[in-house]
Amino acid sequence: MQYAIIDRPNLADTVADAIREMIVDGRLADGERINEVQISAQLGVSRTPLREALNRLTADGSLFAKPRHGYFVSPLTADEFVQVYDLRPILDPAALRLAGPPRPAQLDKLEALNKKLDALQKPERVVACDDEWHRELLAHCPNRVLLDMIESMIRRTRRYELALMRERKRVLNAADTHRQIMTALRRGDLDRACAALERNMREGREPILEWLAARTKNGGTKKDAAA
Amino acid sequence: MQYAIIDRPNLADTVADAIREMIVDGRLADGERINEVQISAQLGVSRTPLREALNRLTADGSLFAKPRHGYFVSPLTADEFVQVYDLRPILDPAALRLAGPPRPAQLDKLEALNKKLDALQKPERVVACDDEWHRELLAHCPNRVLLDMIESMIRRTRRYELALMRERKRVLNAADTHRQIMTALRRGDLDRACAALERNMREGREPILEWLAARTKNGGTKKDAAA
DNA sequence: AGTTAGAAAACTGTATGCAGTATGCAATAA
DNA sequence: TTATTGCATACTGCATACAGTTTTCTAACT
Repeated sequence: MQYAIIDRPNLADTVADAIREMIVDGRLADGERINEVQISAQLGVSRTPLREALNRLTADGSLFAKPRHGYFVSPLTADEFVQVYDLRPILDPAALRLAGPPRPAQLDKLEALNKKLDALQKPERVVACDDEWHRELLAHCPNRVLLDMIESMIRRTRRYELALMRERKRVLNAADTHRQIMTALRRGDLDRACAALERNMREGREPILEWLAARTKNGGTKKDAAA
Repeated sequence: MQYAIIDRPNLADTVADAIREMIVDGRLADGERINEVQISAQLGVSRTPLREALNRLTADGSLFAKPRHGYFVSPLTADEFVQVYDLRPILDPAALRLAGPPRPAQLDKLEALNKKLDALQKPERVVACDDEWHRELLAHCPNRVLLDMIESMIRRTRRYELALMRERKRVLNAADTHRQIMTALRRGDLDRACAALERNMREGREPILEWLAARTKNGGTKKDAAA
């Protein structure tokens, strides 16, 4: 049997990534309706792979669909954010416990990522690096399903984090808490590591909540998603 | 603005349900490749809505896709089952804690469902009723995202539970553990309720694992899913 | 018999067309 | 001026057609 060396992705995969980009960087605004004809023309593909992509983005919560009305960019709401973000203090420590004691090489990688995190300035880079740090922290957790779940939570909150950091800069200062986690891990003190991890999550949460509260008082979203 | 009174689902939704059925009741076997032309003809729809449905089923793990080769029914593996099932002792108690103290009406409903569960015979009914009981238990959890996650875990393990119960009958005897949970809840003893809930999950796990182990020794799946 | 090359068939990925539904606008009535 | 009805337009849902790829079949060759 011949193995497929490269699994060249389908058009729909590429399109999905493109749309995700458009959402996180604001080219498709919060609450906006997706015009299939327009977007497909803009991307130079037909509606078929576009719709396949929209479908996937709906599955991961980036969009929602109203039958016969179309797809809409999910609005940023404090509700959704809180619910998603509150899960990570449950999921991440669970994954950390399952991962077992950290390997030295892993701790080195974490250290390096954390240094980088401290130095970075651009919001996209900061968020990406922070996410990378957390992925590395949990990399050896044997439960792939749990890791997938965490990954999807990360994707789902990225829009919020980016949106905030574009307005106020450098709010996220996770490097210190990360260091506490690493110290605890080095000592083999899993409980303390988990506690620090939970603190880390909570710290990321508050400034975004404040921003969301201030935001809805002024502008609000483009179109409310009445069910 | 005119509200949509009825949200008549799209064809793809209906098709997705149909395929899910075909998977859980074995008409589409474990590991089998989906022939789009054949299935779409069989269901009397075109490939377009069928593919949309397949896409959704891929998102929830019922199927997986190999680009340019097609969609395949995800095989039943002990690995996947363990990983999914092990998450519920993490997720369900968390949701239960968030739900707050139970309302009397809710306890009545749980009691009724549990009675029904004891009486039922047909595997489909037993599993559905057990799932319903758990949904009711967590119904008042305010974190919808968490509930969605649990729901997807339920869907993902249903195939395993059904497959087992069709061979050996009446292995699942959850009613007693359910009662322990309810008793603890009535007393307001959340810790004990959560402990019992965890036990409940573990009890469901073991017989299926044994069955899976015995199964792979004999038959195995139709086609292995080499990456 | 077993292997390999090539052609044919089958199937997936993508584009396009058409029908039915929603939406916005203009004309009419109050 | 405001509300309402009818119509034109735009868009989504679905079907179908086509192109490129994979799989299967066949047959020659070792």
